[in-house]
Amino acid sequence: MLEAELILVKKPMHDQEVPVRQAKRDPRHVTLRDVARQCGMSLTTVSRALNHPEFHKEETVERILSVALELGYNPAYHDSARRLSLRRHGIELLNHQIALVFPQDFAYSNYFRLLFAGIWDVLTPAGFGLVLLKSSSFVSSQLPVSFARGEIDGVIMHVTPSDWYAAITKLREESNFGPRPVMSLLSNSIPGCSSVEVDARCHGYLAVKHLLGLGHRAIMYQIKHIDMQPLWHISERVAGYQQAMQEHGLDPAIHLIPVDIGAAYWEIANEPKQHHLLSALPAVPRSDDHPLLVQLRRHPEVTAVLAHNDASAILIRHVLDFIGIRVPEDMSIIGVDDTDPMLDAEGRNMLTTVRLPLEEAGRLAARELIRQLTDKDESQQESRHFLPTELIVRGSTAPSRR
Amino acid sequence: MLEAELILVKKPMHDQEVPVRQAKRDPRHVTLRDVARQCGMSLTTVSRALNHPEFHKEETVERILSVALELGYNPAYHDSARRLSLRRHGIELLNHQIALVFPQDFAYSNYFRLLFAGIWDVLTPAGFGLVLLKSSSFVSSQLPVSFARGEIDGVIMHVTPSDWYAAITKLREESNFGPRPVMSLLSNSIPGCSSVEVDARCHGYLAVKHLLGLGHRAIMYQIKHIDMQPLWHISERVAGYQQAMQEHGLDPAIHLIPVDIGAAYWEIANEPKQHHLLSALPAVPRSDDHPLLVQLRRHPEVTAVLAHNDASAILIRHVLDFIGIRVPEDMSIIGVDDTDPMLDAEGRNMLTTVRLPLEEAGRLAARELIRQLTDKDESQQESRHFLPTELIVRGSTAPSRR
DNA sequence: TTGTACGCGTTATCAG
DNA sequence: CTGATAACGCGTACAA
Repeated sequence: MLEAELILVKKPMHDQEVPVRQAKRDPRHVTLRDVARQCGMSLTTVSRALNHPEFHKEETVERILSVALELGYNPAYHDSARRLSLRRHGIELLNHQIALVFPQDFAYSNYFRLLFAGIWDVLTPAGFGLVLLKSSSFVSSQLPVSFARGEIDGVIMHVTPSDWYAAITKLREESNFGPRPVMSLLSNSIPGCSSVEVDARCHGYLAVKHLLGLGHRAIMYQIKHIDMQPLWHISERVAGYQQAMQEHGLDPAIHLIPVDIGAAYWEIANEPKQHHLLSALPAVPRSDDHPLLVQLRRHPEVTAVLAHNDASAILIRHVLDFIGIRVPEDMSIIGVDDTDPMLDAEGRNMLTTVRLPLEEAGRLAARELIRQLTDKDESQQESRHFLPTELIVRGSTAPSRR
Repeated sequence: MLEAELILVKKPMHDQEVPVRQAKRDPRHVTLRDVARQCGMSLTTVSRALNHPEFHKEETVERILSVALELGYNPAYHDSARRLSLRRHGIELLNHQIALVFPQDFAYSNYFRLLFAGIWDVLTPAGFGLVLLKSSSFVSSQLPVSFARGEIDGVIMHVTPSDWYAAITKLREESNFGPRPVMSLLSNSIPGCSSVEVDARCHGYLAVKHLLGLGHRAIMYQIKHIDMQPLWHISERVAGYQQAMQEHGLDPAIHLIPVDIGAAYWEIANEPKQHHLLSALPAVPRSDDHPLLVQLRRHPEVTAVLAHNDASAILIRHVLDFIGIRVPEDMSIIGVDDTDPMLDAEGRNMLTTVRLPLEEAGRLAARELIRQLTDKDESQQESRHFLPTELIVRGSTAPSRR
């Protein structure tokens, strides 16, 4: 109670002094000419002193600078004039504005918020604004006007295999965006674009190797996204599974069992919309004939499941709970991403998973984009970066009973 | 396996045809003059036909429009020229750019992502770009250049009681932002700004009334944020608690017990950074002398706890687990926000909570801002909107045993 | 209904 | 080292 009242009292009381919106904006803005007049110098000199001080006496520059400051000259305000003038000489200024294209309402998924956090982390301190775009509308409808206005300096995008071609074509065809840099972030590698990628083959390899080391011999893996989105890089990942198997002298065709657990088989709990996609998705299998259960009955030798990502892993565990299979005692589960926690009884994350360096990937993409925008020489260079992944062993995997 | 290979094959093979970045941009841009020449008309006519078609014969307008289209005239590209020209007559164009000021790395909290989702939902289809700003740096350091350039049309912000004054002063003092509209979203009501608010008194009232109806008579409530941020509107909320008590003929001074569960008392599990603030915060009380436990020992009559928000509710539940107090059998818990699930054994959300219409609030703020930016007449009008809250009863509250 | 003329504020060029 | 000048492309008074 004390605390509460203290805060109430602290509330500022200067309602009167708050600068309120005025009816009219100050119509008189300081221009370079004003500064020149005040200095008794020519307009040209002032402009040059500000942009290329090396051509002038230090004394002159200082003088001009101080007058400009005193008069409150604000070059940013006259940006349009500068741009117009510069255009004559074929010079385009940076707008410090980046477009971010994400495939879904990113605010609902940990995966994208982490990517975003990394990007933001770099872009914002560097003075770049961010324009967020949904890739679905990006591909299907007109590009936002900002592109036509040439306000977008570059793009960071995360596109599906089916979308990337349409997206890049649209971008390159907008004459006012045309040749500017595009970064593909954890998605396809696109001709003419830079990219930040992870080795999907490695995910699979690491996960299976871990399971084999624990004595597991029959492993099930997920081949459909819960939300029916295409699974990115699934073939690379499967190649990784197979490689690990073969290194152990096992035949992937026998020891790897695919399972489809698409959306059709789930009954999403009837919660307010804001819960549907949050990390702890409340969902239960529709019934006893959920394909996961069917497959498990058909392959009783299976002791481990490779989920496509953490969210899937969590759902799969719910299904197992449903029929009394315990994790990790009866069945091991591995996720991918390290974005969503699978909670144990103490509220701790027990999910063994392949960690993707998402924030770092976002940061790298942003840094690389800024570099291309800034470095005069290298701006034509596309770059490709590969980030390592790491297996995080927690409690959802255990030695096989068999 | 089949699926996987199918997707691989589907990958587009047109690497050759992809429009790649060209070395030089096309230097020749179509101007109004080009259009005029092609039409055999004057520059003025063309300009006016495009901006004020009502002054011209329909025939003329059509002709000009078609020529402009044919030549590929792009007005957006010549934005700076238009702005420069318009400025002479004191006209400022919209930039279709809104700044969003949030108090922390919003990507980590469900609360802010829901607000954001609502805002985005409205702003993006309307063609507005979003610049995201952290309020800490917003208050402490220089405003981003975009403000000085006059590129920001308006601001939506969520500020703490201690920050709002500094924030609004800074904004109003930037002559190039000056009088433009500012929306306060679920934070303070600020003089000269519009706001979207919820009635905090109502939160408290609803929650306590529900508990009293279940027979609870001694109720504990949280007076410090886990992360030591100030608690917004705590006094209003407490007023709500008290009102409900009094309506039941109970003395708040006796039946309401405050408890401080600030950060000092928690040991955040040593997880990779990306987990620290995710919805299911893995945290345990530092020891047996956690203030919550101390207070519970001192007040054995307490049968219910009012958490400040859902995240706190979840933490509090962990503490109770720690000493074997079951929810809701031994103790009822109520959260606020309806943003984070408290999971039961089946993975369903069991948290009774006061639901804040966050997405709706975001949408409303965005819509209102656009209205002010667009409506010529009303642009000087500040607005205040109040949104209703709703008690969502789930499983974390039950009749009192006592 | 249409055309003429001017200036928005800056910058690079070129001549001193 | 400094100054005069000519655009950049547009939109609007004003005159016709």
